[in-house]
Amino acid sequence: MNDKFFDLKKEKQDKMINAALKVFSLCDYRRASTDDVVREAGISKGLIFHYFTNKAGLYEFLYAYSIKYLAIELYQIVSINEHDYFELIRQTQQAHLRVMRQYPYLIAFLSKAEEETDPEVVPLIQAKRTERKKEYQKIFDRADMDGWKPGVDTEVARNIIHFTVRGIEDAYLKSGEFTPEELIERIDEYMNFLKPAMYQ
Amino acid sequence: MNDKFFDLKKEKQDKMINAALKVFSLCDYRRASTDDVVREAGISKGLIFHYFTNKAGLYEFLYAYSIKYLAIELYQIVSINEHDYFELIRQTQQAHLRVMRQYPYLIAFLSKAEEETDPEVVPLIQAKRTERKKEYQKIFDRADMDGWKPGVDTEVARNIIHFTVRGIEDAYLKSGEFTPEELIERIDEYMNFLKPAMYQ
Amino acid sequence: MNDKFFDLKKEKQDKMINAALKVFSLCDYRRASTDDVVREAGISKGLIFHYFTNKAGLYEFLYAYSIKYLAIELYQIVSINEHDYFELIRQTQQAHLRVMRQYPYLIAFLSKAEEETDPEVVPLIQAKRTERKKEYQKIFDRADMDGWKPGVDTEVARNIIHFTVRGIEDAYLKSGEFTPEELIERIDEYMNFLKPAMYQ
Amino acid sequence: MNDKFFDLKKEKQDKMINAALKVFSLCDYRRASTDDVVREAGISKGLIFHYFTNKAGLYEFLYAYSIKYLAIELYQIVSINEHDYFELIRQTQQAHLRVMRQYPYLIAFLSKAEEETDPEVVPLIQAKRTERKKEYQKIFDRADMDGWKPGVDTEVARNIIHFTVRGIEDAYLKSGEFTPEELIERIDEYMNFLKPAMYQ
DNA sequence: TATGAATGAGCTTTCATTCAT
DNA sequence: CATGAATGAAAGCTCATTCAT
Repeated sequence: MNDKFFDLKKEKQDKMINAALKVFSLCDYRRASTDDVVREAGISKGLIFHYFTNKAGLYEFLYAYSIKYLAIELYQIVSINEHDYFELIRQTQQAHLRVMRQYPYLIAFLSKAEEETDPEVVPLIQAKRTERKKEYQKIFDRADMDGWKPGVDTEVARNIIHFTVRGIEDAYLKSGEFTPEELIERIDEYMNFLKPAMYQ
Repeated sequence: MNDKFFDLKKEKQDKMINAALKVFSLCDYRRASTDDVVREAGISKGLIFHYFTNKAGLYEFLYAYSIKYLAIELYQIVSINEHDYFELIRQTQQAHLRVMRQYPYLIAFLSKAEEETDPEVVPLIQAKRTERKKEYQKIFDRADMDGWKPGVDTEVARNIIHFTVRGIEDAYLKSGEFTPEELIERIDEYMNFLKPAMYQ
Repeated sequence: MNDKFFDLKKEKQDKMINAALKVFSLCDYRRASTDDVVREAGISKGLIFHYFTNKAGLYEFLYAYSIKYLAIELYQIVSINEHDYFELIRQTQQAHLRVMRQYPYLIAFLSKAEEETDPEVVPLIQAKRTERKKEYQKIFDRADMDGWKPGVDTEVARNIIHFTVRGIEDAYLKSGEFTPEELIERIDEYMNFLKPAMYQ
Repeated sequence: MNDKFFDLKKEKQDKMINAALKVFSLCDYRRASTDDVVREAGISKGLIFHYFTNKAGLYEFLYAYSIKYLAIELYQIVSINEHDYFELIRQTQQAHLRVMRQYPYLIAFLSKAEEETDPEVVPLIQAKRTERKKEYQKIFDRADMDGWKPGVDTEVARNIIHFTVRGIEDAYLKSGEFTPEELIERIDEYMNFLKPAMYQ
């Protein structure tokens, strides 16, 4: 990408970023059209190629920008001293909520990007995908299992929690029927169901 | 579609079906190319249009065929007298396993098709999608909650179970690193974890 | 073409000829589809290629057959001793009428073929087109101008007559609203209008 | 269509219009290929679709443009005070002549378009076809029959005149052997032949 | 820097033609 | 002979990308 993008007014940068996040979160990479991005952002066709070389470059930039932005929020919101697993889930969701307030489509975009299989872009985001996963692992590695039932298979337990969170998020992203705040509330409800299965 | 397709040798029918299932399960509708289907099936370009009119027609046929085939297996494997929720999950997975032996990509295709949003095909499969959902509901409606902890929120519990099954399946479909049999085993393991949370 | 075509039962020959005449008289060469011919004739796809090599071959045969058939009728109906121009026109139309009774689309086909510009078939029928024109010239060369106004430009007069006949025929072929008999009557009416302009 | 077409330099617009008129006047709608138009106009494949959406859109535009352009010339050349039938014919032909100087294939295109039966485009031009016919009727309705022989069947007389004009035009459009000026002259000659048949 | 007209490779679809049965 | 399933070249159309202004 062309670093001069960052010399643009923050406002214009965000207009382009939000437009692209929206388009790429609603359609997969291939179907998303640069025309749509351009129309949504209210800029000219050439500009996107001026700053991002090509569609794949735009996608790559968006992915990198998104996980970086999310990482910052996670860093600020998720307490370094929190060791309770469910509380970490909660704080993670709070971070998502804040991200969505600035970039409404960022979380949806990342979720869609995880599924992306297009050989044109997978290589461009693969490394960052791993990085992102590690970021989350780092957070949840802080968790101790104090107070958990002995003999609970931690791996299995964690996966169930994450599958559940993802399931709820997916339903949210697809339906668009409820607000980010309701999403958080819903996740809470499910976590409260799962807690007794883990805790003594 | 052209019903003469069914006059072809079963072998050739399946070669075409398997090729199309594979291509459509790896790529979404728009990105999936008829060239790929044709190459994978080892047939000529025109043939697919001869039998299925157009790409959307092929997709529509595949979806209808898939849920019908799956329904037959479900009907045969899932016992009408089974009322235990986890056992029903188990039998459902057994049916999936059998389907995958004949059509390795069928389950993955259906999973992908659930996410499909392309306006060219959504109308063609929407009705069947609903039908399919009902089919599953009918199965799990048989379940009684005998022996479940009183006060368990059934809706939440069921969703957690399904999110977990889906999470495992997704990981399976994406990685391709393990066999259908291992998938079943894995699901069993997770279900065994969840059972104590539901049962008294 | 394959001369064995003529070994077929006359009935089957005519079924194929009539089907092809119909299709080629309704659509121009390129747009006319062999599938339509085959469906209309109730024969199999391969047969048409067996007897006529390809679509152009079928067209070439049809044209040659049509002008030959028409020539025979002209020869029988148009009197060798008739020297009155308008009477020759009349007899020519009578011949057309008889042709249409056996092959309803033959005249329309020839009319359409005159307009055909497709480089794939024009070379195949060009010679016969000229031949056909000569055939008509031969008929009208018999006409003497006895009784015509002196000083009438014969060339111009003849052309006006022919443009008029063609104009009426075209309207007939396009509308399909009146019968071949009415066509003849209509032409008579116009010829009666023109006669005083030519005759003393 | 995309109205930005009209923002192009007049020269380029006309290059595209003339190319398309030529291709569509030589071949009917179906057989005319966008590749030919593009080659003839010296532009790229995509451009034609950028401005006219699709082949049918190009055809529709061409027809509308052609009759509008012709109507303007007719309005300017054909005198509102002229009531002599043959003089109106003459002036109409003068208008055609002027049109052909700017767009050599426009008259031929309209002539071909009158015959077009392709269901893909007929609905797009039908209304304009009727409009065009009315335009001509309006012109010839001005004609009085002053000085015509009493008892002349006006309908028949007019049709003969028009069949003759059309016959000469057709020959002109097909042969390409003579100039528009010669066409006018030829029509004059034929009209002079017909006048005595109508006038006292 | 910003624009948007222009490009052309790539994909879907059609249909004359072939060929195994 | 007759069939019709199978072929593949050709045509319409899309859209990422370029480039003159």
